[in-house]
Amino acid sequence: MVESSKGPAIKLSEKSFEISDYDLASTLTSGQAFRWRSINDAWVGVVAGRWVRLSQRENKLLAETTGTAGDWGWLRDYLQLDIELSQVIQTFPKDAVMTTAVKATQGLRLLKQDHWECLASFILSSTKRIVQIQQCVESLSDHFGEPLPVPAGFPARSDFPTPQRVAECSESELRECKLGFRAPYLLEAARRISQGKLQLSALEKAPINEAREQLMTLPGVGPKVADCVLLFGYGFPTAFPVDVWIYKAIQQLYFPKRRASARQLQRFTQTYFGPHSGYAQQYLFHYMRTKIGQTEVK
DNA sequence: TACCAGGAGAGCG
DNA sequence: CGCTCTCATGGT
Repeated sequence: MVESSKGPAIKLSEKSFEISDYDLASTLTSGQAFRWRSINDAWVGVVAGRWVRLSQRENKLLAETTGTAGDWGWLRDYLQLDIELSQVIQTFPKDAVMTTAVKATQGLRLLKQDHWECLASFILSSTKRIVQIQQCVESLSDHFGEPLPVPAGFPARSDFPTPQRVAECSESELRECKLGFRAPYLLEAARRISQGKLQLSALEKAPINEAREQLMTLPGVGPKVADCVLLFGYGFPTAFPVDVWIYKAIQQLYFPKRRASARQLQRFTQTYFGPHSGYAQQYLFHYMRTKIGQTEVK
């Protein structure tokens, strides 16, 4: 881990945000974003091409970044500070499972991440643990991303590489970042996007089904990865990624007797959890992974 | 050491 | 379609 070079003093901007019903730590470690590290009771990451440090003191969020921060809209948007969480949770089904999951991690939020970084992160997420995904994302940034200004005393960080930069890589270069069999997927996805064959920004206003269909034309993007990107990158409220944890959760908690087919299960998730089912999914996932996942389930 | 991970794609009947 | 197999890597 290389420490940042001690050049001229780097200017820092800081701001305090009033927040409520926001669990920053759980949100940043809940497997939706992969660039956050815990350093001395704060969270250090990269947002919108900036080094950022966040710390929470009850209802205050202290944010620091390098350079001039502008109106901080980029951070407000990323952290989704304007979401009224209570209004979201109000729409969840009032069953025992959801009630328990919500109570277990009050303040868990969804982030709104950069489209490409989110897509790339989840392309290389398949059959990897969250720690390993973090390592891959960091490695890609270190090797091919733009080095960022970082305050003295903190580890060097780089921006996540653009599609253009990744498209210039060879497959073996990407494999050096421990991508394994996902390397050709990421490479081809980067090529198609940098060639303009798929415009990620254009999906912002598309209907969710069309956006999903478009994403799934990319190699390495199946239903699960597509919905992660739709949820964590685009903020589609009903995107509902079904991974092994969610599959086990739904199967055991909602279909304990009979085995639900994939088709049945999909129809269930698209109707039962309401207009913010993506949020409900995140609570279920986090609950399974942190609580039940330790012991009861396998 | 053996096992498995926030899956997807290809091959099979 | 629905099922099974493979893909690369490293942490527990």
